[in-house]
Amino acid sequence: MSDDSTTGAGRPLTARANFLLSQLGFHVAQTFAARLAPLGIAPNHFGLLTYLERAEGCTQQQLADALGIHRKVMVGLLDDLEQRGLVERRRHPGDRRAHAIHLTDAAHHLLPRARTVADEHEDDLLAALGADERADLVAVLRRIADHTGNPPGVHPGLPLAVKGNSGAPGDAS
Amino acid sequence: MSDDSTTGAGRPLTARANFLLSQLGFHVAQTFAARLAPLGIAPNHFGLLTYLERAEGCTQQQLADALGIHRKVMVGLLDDLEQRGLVERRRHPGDRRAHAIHLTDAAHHLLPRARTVADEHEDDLLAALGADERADLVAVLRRIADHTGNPPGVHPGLPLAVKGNSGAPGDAS
DNA sequence: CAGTTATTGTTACCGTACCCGACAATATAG
DNA sequence: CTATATTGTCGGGTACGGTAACAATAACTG
Repeated sequence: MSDDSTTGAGRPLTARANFLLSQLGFHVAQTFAARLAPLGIAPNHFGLLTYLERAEGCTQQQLADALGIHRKVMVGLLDDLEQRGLVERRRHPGDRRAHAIHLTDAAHHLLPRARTVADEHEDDLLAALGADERADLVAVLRRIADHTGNPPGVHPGLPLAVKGNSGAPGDAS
Repeated sequence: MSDDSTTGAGRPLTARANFLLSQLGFHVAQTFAARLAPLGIAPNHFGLLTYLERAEGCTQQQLADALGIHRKVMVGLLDDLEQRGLVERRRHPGDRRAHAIHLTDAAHHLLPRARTVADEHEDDLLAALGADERADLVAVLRRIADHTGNPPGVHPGLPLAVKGNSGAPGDAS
């Protein structure tokens, strides 16, 4: 089975790490977005809020630079979060043209819940693996990600907004 | 750095398997599409051609069903491949309403090159890993993918067409 | 055999998301 | 004071995904 040039077909595509990674990555992003939807945020919002926890008061440009996205996208993300009452655009003390982004109390209350959702999602995703295998997988994935040369922060290209959600999701419960 | 509940920030997002998988999956799909672009096809085209190698002559509905996508998407994919002279829509011997999809000689010549590109891409992606680690990673990923319940075939949601490529790419170099 | 239903492939439409450049407001340099 | 750069924002053009509808043909029913 090492050589199948006669059949012409190579590996069945489920034995390729690149295919598996792409497929799993898509699935993971989709399911995580679905799980995060009841909280009213998308994965990229979660990443932004998580980063803001340690960089409160910085400007939008700094945020966009840190997360590796364009400032234009940051405008849209902050618009969403501001509309949901999770961040505030205050006046920057040093630069009157820049905004100082701050988390609201609602964000501080929401973030632990979002982290719980992420933990549950990860736990469900890796249900077939033992604790040692999970740690090894994370280590290997991090090595691969580190080898790509990309910054370790939030990755670009995460629209992944759940559709069919016209109104405000019922967070009244 | 194991516990920082005082700061409120959980794991730095690069220690979560779900985040790493999503980030890596996106990166892998992007780089693979970029590598495949000089051949004039996208990753989903490659998957379709690969499946067609073993299912030549079947209908579009069977293809769409096997790859887990809608028939409409299959129309567009086959349009692309037919325009590039890689597949042919012949008359189905049994059903006059269905088409029998066949690979052309150009496709048979292109597929080994595409497989080489995939091999090189995978090899470059896993450059930081040894042979044993690669096999373990593939096995673990396959277990996770198998646990999701999705069909093992081609995964949905792969637009990933390289932009800015209006004309035929110059592979003369 | 006539009629009805289901299936195949295709087209058109619409809403959405992304990418591009351009613009007002402000800070900094000369 | 003037000129240039930076920050944040806005609009247009383009491509993609998904839904509904349609002609052509097969399968089923009486």
